[in-house]
Amino acid sequence: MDRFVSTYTNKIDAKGRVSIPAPFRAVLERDGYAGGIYCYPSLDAPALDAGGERLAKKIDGLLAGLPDYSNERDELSVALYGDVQILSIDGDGRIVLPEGLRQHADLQGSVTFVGLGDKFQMWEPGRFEERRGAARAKVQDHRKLFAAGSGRLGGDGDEGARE
Amino acid sequence: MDRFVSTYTNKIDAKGRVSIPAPFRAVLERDGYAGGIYCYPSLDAPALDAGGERLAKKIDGLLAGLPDYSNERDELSVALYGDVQILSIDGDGRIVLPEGLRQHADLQGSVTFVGLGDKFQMWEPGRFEERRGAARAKVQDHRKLFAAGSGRLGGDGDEGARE
DNA sequence: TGGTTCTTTATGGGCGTCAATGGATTCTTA
DNA sequence: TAAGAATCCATTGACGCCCATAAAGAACCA
Repeated sequence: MDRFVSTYTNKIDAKGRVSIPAPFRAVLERDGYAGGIYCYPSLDAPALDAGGERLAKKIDGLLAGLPDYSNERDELSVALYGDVQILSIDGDGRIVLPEGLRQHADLQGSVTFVGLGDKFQMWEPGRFEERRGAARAKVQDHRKLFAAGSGRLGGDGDEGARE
Repeated sequence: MDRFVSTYTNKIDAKGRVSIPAPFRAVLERDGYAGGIYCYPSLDAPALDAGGERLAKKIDGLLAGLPDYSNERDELSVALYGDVQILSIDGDGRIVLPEGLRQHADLQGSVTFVGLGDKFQMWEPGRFEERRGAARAKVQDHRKLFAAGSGRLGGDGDEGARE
C-alpha cells in the first residue's frame, strides 16, 4: 500500500516538534522521499495539506493545464506554490511547524493527521471532529447515489441482520 | 467460496485482541491479502465494517470520479479514508481494535462477526441480537402476508430461526 | 459404527522491538 | 556570545511476534 490512510493524533512538544505517524513516513519514503515534505495551508479549511513527491507532481500537473501568463495560472501558482513550505524530517521522524502554518490551522497542543490518499492533512483535533461529522453526514446523503451507480459500499439497507 | 458468510462470536482478550474467524481469514487471503484489513465505523449502525483489498478498491472507485482538489473530494476523502484504519493481522489471525473503533461499536468483552458478502461487520453481541430479532420480526410479517395470499398459514414453530 | 488420533482454532501470556515523546548537547549564525 | 535550530540520546509504553495450552472438529482405523 502506498497511500495515506487513517487518522492519528500526536503531540506538539515545547519546541514545536511533532512526530509524523510512522505509517505516513513509510508512505513518504516509498514516494521518493527527498528530505522533506511539502506543506501548505488548505485552501478551504483550517488545516494544513502535506505530502511527498507525488503531491508536488500533482500540483505541477494542475498548473500545466493552464495557459502561461494567464491570470488564472498566476493566481493558482501563488495560491499553491506561494504558501508551500518544505518541512524537513529529523532523525526521529519529526517536523517543526512554522508559526505561520500553525496559525492557519490553529494548532496548539496536538495535531491530528488525516490520511487522504495522495496527501494528508493536519488538523486541530477538535476542529477535525467537527469536520468529520459533517463529512459523514454528506456521505450519507450521497449513499443513494453510490448505491445506484457503482455498486454498494458502506452501509447497506438491510443492516447486516441477515442469516 | 470467496465471500464472508455466517456469524461468529469471539472474545476480546486483555490486550484488546480478537481472533478473526478462520473462514473469514481464508476469504481475506484469497482476496489479495496485503498485511491487514480495512476497517471503519459503519455509517448507519453501531458496528464496524471491514474487508480486504476488494473493499479498498471500492472506496478508491468512489473517489476516482471526483476532480482533484475539489471541496467535494476532500470531504468525501475525509469520511472514507480518514475513518479507515488498517488493522494488521498477527501470526495467529488476530487483530487489535483501537479505542476509537471500539467505542463506536460499544465493544467490550466479545465481538460478533457478521458476514455480508464483500465485507463483514463487527457487533457487540447483545446489540446484534436486537438487530437480528427485529429483522426476524420483519421477516415474519412478510411471511404472514405471503401466507395470507397463498393459502398456507404461517405460525409454525421454527419461525425462520435458521442460519 | 464407535473410538482414537491428528489437525486446526481460539485464547492466554511473555518478550523484544519500535515509535512517540521529552530532554540534553552541539552547531549555526546573527 | 547568545539565540535559535538541528542533531543526538534516553525513557516509556505500545505493538508485533513467538510459544503454550486447550478445546473442538476432522480424519482415520479397527
